[in-house]
Amino acid sequence: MKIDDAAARLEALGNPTRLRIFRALVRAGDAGMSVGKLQTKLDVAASTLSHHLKTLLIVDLIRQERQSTTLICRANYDLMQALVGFLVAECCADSACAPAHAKDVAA
Amino acid sequence: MKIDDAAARLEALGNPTRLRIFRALVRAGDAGMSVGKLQTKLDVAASTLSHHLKTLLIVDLIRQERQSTTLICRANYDLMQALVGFLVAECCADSACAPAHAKDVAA
DNA sequence: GCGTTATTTCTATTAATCCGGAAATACCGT
DNA sequence: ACGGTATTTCCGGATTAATAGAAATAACGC
Repeated sequence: MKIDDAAARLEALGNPTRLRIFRALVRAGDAGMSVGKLQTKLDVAASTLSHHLKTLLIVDLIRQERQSTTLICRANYDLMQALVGFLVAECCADSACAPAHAKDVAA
Repeated sequence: MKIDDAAARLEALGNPTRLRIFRALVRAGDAGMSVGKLQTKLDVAASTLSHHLKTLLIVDLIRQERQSTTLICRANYDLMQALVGFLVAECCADSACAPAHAKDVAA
């Protein structure tokens, strides 16, 4: 992952509302969650929610799939893991940050 | 870590310049890097750099220590790991995201 | 105390973000 | 085609972020 892409994704996750959206989707697992349910759950205006979803979509942190009238949103786990991996890799690239740290993440 | 704190930290890392600053510090390891060297390395105006350092300081992602006239900056590895852990923990809290993913991070 | 180097605060400008109401669009069942 | 539900786009306003030049502060050696 290029550093500017990583920054864009971190920025996308760096808004409290968007992080809540993303967390909700992550917790929803493979079933995902509809836009409408997200709106109810997070109590945010529909247009605002739509804006946030778009920015998450642009950086590919979430995906959407239509099921008739409703749109199901899902977190892109693999990309999230790649993003985490980017940070961890940078961490241990050159120096001191003990390998033990990386192991803790897995635990 | 509270979700709003996580969001604030992700936002801090979500600016390209700040992410470069942070990466440089991470790679510098325990030796850290002076503000002046960061400025040379990243080619950014001193005042701009200072602002970015302040926002990283506020969320505690970096620390500073004076060595006579120069300020040495260091990345806060533990907090970065905690932030990564926050994302990973949310990921595998309720559902499908396979445990194998978390293991990949350590590899 | 003075000069020098290192770094921050002040100040201003420009640009981007966040938000939400209202209108528009998408999709489906009938 | 129509009606209804779901979601997005359009628009505007308020807020906040990014950048950097210039002035101020900090810390030291002399």
